[in-house]
Amino acid sequence: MDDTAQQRLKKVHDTLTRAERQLAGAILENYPMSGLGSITRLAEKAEVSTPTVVRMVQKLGYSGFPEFQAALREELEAQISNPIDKRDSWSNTAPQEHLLNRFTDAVIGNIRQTLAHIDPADFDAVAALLADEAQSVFIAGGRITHALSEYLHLHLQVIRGRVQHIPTTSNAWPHALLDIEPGDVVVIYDIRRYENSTLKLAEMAAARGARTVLVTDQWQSPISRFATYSFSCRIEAPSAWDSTVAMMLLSETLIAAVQEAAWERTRDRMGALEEMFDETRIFRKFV
Amino acid sequence: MDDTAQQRLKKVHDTLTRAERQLAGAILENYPMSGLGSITRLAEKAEVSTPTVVRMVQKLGYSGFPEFQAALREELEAQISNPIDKRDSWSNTAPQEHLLNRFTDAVIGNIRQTLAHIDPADFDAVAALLADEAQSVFIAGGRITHALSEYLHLHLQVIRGRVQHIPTTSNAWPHALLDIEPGDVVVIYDIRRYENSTLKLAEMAAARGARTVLVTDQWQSPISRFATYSFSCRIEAPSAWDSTVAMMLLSETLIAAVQEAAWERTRDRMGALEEMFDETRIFRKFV
DNA sequence: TCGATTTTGTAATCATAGTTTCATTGCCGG
DNA sequence: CCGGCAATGAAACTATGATTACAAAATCGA
Repeated sequence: MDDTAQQRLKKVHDTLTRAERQLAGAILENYPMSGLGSITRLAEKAEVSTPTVVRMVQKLGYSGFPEFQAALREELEAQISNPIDKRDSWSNTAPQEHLLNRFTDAVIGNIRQTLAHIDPADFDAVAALLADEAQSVFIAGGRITHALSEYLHLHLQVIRGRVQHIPTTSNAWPHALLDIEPGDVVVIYDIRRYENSTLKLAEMAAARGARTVLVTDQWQSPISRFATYSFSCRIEAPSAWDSTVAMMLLSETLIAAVQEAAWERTRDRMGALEEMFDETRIFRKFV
Repeated sequence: MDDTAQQRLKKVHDTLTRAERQLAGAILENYPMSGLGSITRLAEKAEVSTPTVVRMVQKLGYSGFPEFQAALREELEAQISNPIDKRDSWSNTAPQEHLLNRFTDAVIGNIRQTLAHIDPADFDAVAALLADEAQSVFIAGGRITHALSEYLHLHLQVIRGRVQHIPTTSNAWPHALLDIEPGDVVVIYDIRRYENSTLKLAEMAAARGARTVLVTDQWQSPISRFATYSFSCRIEAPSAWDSTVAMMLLSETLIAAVQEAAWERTRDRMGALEEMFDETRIFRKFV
């Protein structure tokens, strides 16, 4: 017997007494919200006594009111949660419990959570900031996030000039600070364990009047206090390491937005880049 | 001030303390369900004390926890009775056609397609290959995929020895070939436009008897003809560039699988690494 | 590094929710 | 009209939830 409370109510409806039927009616009236308050309020609303409520939920098979309420919450959660991640398995050739499926499940969850937390206005503002060639852009990453910062840098370079990459793990980064001017934009990736040098960099950049865009994890790098804009991405995964997929997604989406905002310029620069590639014969000549 | 609790949370986010932010994160994590239980359970889930919960909801402008909870219930009721804004978008604060939602849609599609095409047996075989310290591992990436190859290299380095990164865009890579011995594993990332130097590298590695693992796009790099194992990932996105999120996901899953297969060794190496970090004070001392 | 200040959790307290007991009520068959 | 039984709610009780007071810990500024 693990039906929903609603089903249980209907099933036992005939065996209920007068006051209990009255109560059942009140619950079903706006199901399941009315059941989420206190037992007292439910009793008041149904115009029965609280013991009646207890007796009835026990008839339904719950040990008591709290258990009944927990069941309601679970149902509601299932009803609300996004059907997109309800997919039973991603790789249908692999069993459900294969790492491929488990890991992907986690990552999709991360993506969903991350997107839910991003303020579109912030996102648009940052995209506009990065598209504007009036100020320079500096990009910094830590040990793990270096790959991401490099990736962002690589693409932004095509879209605009005045983009510089600062690898915080090297000791060359103080030099880069020299070039930072008030109004410039510093994009920093920082996830646990948060690096001291990165924090220092953010601090100094802020002191120089730069605007900081922070991409961090759900526990928030200490840098967030200096940051003009801050995006927190979920990074949990069934692994000894964190997953940066959500951050990668955010980065790519940002790149796409910036590119869209500065399409004229991007097209020209891409064209020039192509020509150079042709001359250097880095790429194959077909497709 | 009669915003939703969610809006209030975001609004005061900057003025919150560490524990409070942690709590806010837990509430937002599956909003609003997590707030509907008892204050104790919410505190437990957020790993803070109950007084912290009380203090924060008061900061939000509610007289106490019950009032906060009542507000949540009201919101939920309003949301449920309004089937109009049934959320099938990722960022529910952004319109469906916002780039954030469009891009994410595309990426999820990519992930789905990619996973559907991966042979779990191949995946397991490659994981086993990478976990086995009997042979050396070489990792190479192209212009765009360099970030990915670096990422894989960084993690594999912690799990095992004899891992080398070959940046194919430099002209130093022929030297790396000298070290390749029959049976060694070469992991190559190659997406369009496929680079000549990468192809050459694959060719020569094959000639030296190496086993090649190729991570490529859905159109398949010409390298696939030499590859022992080949994974093709979908990389389409509403952007002038491709999305490498699916490849990132595959890489991270591989890392997790390898780490699981070689957990004893990984744990030791991670421990040693931690010690070195402690000594060099790269990271902050807390969490 | 040290004192001041803020933040945070522990423990005590208070309030309310949930349960149980039991007397009252109403209903039915005699 | 009366005994017997089920149904119900009042009230007492218990458990848990929420709040407060305070002390420990962390952080900050000098």
